[in-house]
Formats: sequence, structure tokens, C-alpha cells
Amino acid sequence: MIQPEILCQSPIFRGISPDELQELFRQIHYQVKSYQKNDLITIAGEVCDRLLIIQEGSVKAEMNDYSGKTIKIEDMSAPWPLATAFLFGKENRFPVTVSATSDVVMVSIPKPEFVKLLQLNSLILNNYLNTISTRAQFLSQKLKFLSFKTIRQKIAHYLLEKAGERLQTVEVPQSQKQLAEMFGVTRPSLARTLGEMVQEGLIETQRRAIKILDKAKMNQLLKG
Amino acid sequence: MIQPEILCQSPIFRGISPDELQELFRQIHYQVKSYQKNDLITIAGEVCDRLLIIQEGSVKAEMNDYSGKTIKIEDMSAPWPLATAFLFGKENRFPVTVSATSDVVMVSIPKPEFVKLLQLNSLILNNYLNTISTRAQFLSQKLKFLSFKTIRQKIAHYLLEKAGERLQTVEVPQSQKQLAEMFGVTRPSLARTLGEMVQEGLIETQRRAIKILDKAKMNQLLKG
DNA sequence: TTTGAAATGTATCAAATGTTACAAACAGTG
DNA sequence: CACTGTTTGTAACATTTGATACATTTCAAA
Repeated sequence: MIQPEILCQSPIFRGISPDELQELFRQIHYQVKSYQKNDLITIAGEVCDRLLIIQEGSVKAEMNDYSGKTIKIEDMSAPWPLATAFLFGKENRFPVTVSATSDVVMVSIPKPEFVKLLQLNSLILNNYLNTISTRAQFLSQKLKFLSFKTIRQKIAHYLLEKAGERLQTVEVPQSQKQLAEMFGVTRPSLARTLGEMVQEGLIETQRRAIKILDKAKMNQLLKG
Repeated sequence: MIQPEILCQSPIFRGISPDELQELFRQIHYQVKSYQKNDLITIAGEVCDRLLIIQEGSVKAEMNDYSGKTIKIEDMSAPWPLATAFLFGKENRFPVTVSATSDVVMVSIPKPEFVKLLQLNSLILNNYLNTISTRAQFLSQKLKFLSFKTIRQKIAHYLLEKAGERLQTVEVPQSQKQLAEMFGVTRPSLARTLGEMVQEGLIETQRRAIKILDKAKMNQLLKG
């Protein structure tokens, strides 16, 4: 049995009232499945032809590398939808193996039924489009970030992005260690490069605050 | 005036007959705008509240860096849709400035009208969902690829991906130069690393064919 | 076959970054 | 205050890659 009060908090059904959701679900076919802890929910490579939403409990996603070993990717819990980017698109297979990390109840909506749902209710349609679009935007941003090769460029991009048009002083909310991880570099390398940039008069650092002294030169770095 | 024969070749209207498309467009509001060469079509930062489809001619997308200089991003021509990932999602602004590189006719469909279209016709809905999902998958793949740091890892990942479970010999359809570009490294560096891997007995190369000799060690490389 | 352009293999050197290690500065706690 | 763990600055050295140059091979057109 579905629980509309929970499902309507899912990003896909956000804004729908529980009653309305109940009514919508009456118009489509779907399944509610229970899993016990450690049960497999999807297997990597399996065709993804239905939308899965966690109604209760939590799951983990793991990926198999080429030798068959598993690497943990992500944890998710109710009321989150699974693999929204793989229901449509060219590659219709789950990229990950999902298994229950607690007792779990999943709502499973076959793709054609979900399409029906999208056409019945424009809010759901908008929500779903927003979900995958936001994901695409997020990935695009991340990709742009990785496209900067040198550490200097990454720092410059990060600071200019944060600073925007106006401010010159940027509050860095992360430790150097976290920042380095985000940049995909080691902590000492980041510190060294920051140090060099200070010496060259590009920036000033004070603990968590970084002041941009020469915006023009910083921009220059990103051209390369 | 829209030209259904052209528009139905757009990824969004693929599979729709020209007549059907004509009929669908009768049910919504839209605009057809003409631009002359070098006219601005969208400006980076502008709110993206309508779907734009090139009906005639070609455009270029440019991005402003922080200092205001422009960098060319992409060329597109009829019948391609613009910025499909930015019509929905959190960030509803064009990331790029688009200008005409020839005389151009654009079809402009306001977002609410496009949503109507999606609800009227499930093929269009599927097409659009496929478009953005495929894009998300593409970005995701690319990101995964970039997550491998060393050239050895990139080669290993590429080869194991291509080889799958079965084959040991991989046909490389690209030249070293193209491959290097795809990996984001220089051509001599790629050749050097390939050479090293041959010497270590990991692979054998014969022109465009690469034979994987030691899958276990290749996998090892990806663990890091 | 000859020829020339493109693709490939290889070498050398410089630059960027990783690795490791350690010291100094800071923040919280008893 | 003294103590302790975390964050930050810095150094020495190793590794990886980029840049550049040039020789060799391949392949297709004349």
C-alpha cells in the first residue's frame, strides 16, 4: 500500500497533496515491494524500465568495477527516487547495484505508467523535468570545474565564481583539506600554490578569508 | 510561419509527422522570429523561459569569462533546440550568449506552452525526456572518465570499457591524436605511456588494435 | 613505383604536482 | 594555564606530464 503522505515529500511529487496523489495513483498501475535488509533491489546492467521510489528505509548504491569488486557510490533513503537519469535516455540500464541497508519498501512504477502520470499532472511533469535538468546542470558545472588543468586555474575559477562582480574578499567555508579534495589535488600542493599566489601579489590570505588583489591577472589565468 | 517538415527532424519532434506537428502547433502559442547574421539571439544570464528551436540557418554559442571576453563554445544549426537543459532546473538562465552566424529563423515556444505540448503528445514528452537524460548520462560518463588521474588509468578504463567481459583485443577507431585529445593529454605523452605498458607486458599494440594481456593488473590500476 | 602527407615512436628537458615529513599556528578542553 | 588534536605553512625529493623536436612508418594519390 502506498503512503501518500510520505511520497508527496519526494522531489517528484513535491507540491501534490496526499489526497491528490492517492487519486493519481488510482489511475495507474504500480507495485509496492518489500525488501529485507541486504536484499538486492537492482543489479547493475539490468534494464531500467520502471521508476523506483523509496517509501520506507534506506538503500546503498554500489558499482562493480571490471574485476567484479564493488565500490560504494551513494546512500539514499525515503522518499527518494532511484536512477532518475536512467529511466529515459539512450542507456537504459542501471549503472549501479542497489541493495537495502534496512528493511525497505519500494514503490515501482512501470515507465509507460509513469509517462501517463506525467501527462496527467503538470506539477509532476515539472518536478521530474526539474530533477533531471538540475542534475544535468550540476554535472555540467562540475565538468567545467574539472576542465581547468592547473591548481592556479582552479583556485582562480573558484574565487572569481564566489566573488561575483562585487566583493573582493571571499569567505571560504571549507578547510584547505576539503578544498583540496574538491579540487582533486593534495593539500600541500594547494597550500603551496596559494602561497605562490600570495607572493605574486594576486591574493592575500587570512585564515578562511581570501582577498583578491588583482582580478585582471586572475582572469588571465583562465584563458590559457 | 513554422515549417513542419524541418521541425519534425529536430530531436524533440522526431517521429511526429509534419501534418501532426502542424496540428499540434495550432493548439499552442508560439513565435517565429527572424534574425540577420550577427544578431544576438540570447544573452548569457538572461532568463530562459522559452524553448528555442533553430528552424533555419546556424548560430554560435559563446560564453563570457569573468573579464568580459568571450570564448566560443559551440556551433549549432537547424533544426536543433537550444539550451534544453536550462529550460527547467534550478538555474533558469542561459549560460551562453547565442548569436546568428547566418540569417536565422527561430521558433520560440514559451515554457508553459511547451509543457502543454509535452502533455498533449507522449512522443514529444519521451523525446524531450530522452534528450536531457541522454545529456545527463553523457556528462556523467565524461565526469567518470575525468576522475581517472593518470594516463595509465585513462587507458585502462578506456580499454576495459571497450573490451567488456569477452574480448581481449580492442579495435581503436580513433587515431592516437584524437584519443589523446579525448583523454585531455598530449599525443606524445599518450604514446609514451602506451609504450611503457607494452614493455611491462600489460598490452600489445598493433597499429589500431590493442590486445589486453593482463586484465587483472589493468583492473589494479583503476583502484588507486 | 615514387612521393608526400599524416600517423606514430622516441628522446630531451622543463614545469607541475604528488609524497612525505615536520614545524608552527590555532582551537577547544580540563 | 597546560595539553591535545586539528589545521596550516613549508621544505626536499620523486613522479608524471607537457613541450618540442625529429626519425620512422604507413598509406594513399600521382
